[in-house]
Amino acid sequence: MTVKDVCEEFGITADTLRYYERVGAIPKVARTKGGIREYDAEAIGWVRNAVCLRKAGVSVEAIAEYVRLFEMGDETLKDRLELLIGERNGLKTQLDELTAAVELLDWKISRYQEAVETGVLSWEKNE
Amino acid sequence: MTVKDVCEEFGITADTLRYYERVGAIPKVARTKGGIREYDAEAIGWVRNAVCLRKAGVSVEAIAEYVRLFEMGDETLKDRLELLIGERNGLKTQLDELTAAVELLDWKISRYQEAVETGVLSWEKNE
DNA sequence: GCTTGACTTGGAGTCAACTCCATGTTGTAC
DNA sequence: GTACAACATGGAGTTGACTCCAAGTCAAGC
Repeated sequence: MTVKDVCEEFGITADTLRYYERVGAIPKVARTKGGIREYDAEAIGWVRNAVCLRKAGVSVEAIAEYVRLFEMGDETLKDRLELLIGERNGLKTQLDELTAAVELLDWKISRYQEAVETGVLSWEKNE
Repeated sequence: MTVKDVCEEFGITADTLRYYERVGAIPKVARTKGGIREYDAEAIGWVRNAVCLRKAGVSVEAIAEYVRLFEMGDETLKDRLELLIGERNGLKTQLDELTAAVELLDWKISRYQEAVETGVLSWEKNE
């Protein structure tokens, strides 16, 4: 697969894809003789990994650190495990905060729907 | 309540608190004669709102827009409702992406725990 | 073999959201 | 009444994550 194919598949730009490679969030991608990137299944797996984690807010730096450890081989298994646990815990916290915000918005929305439909404001202040 | 109290309460810096006010993510805060900010219950409600939404990733700009509409009065009820619904939908999407990432990490973590405990790598590639 | 669109690199630019700084003021404790 | 921490302002600086650009190379169609 080419850069364009991968970008379309994951909904990112070519610049972003190359940026991920440049900073190590995905390993160096194999090239054709002419120097054109050629993504095989494994490379695409790495892109999927990076895109999935980035969408959840994991930093490019943390993703790159995982890739770096991965490439160092089996002696970094424990380090990788710790890294993953740390990131997972961060995401769990983020999930709680996100859920709280959705609840806040849902509550406000229900009040506003009332207000818009009935013309009556059934609450005070800004809550 | 003073700047310091509010910061401690919400775990943000004084600079951030003043920044939120400056860009309108919270309304202008009342001052003492000497010009010192004094947060009453309502002001604190606005800070809570801003902090909660920011933690979930809602942009400062969107929060400020809500505040702006709020201060324009009842004629903006519908606009505010639409704004809230848009933001809520964005957060729901974000929640899905976050959940997917947590699942990915949980799966990897379970594999790594196996590998670290047994010394056996029970999977191929980078998955 | 020429056009054309997609690709290459290195480096600079942009944007949101802080974060820091200089310089001065306020107000509580002694 | 003086020391000192916390406050004020305006503006500059930083950070992370892209995003754009210039100048050139590659390759599929005609």
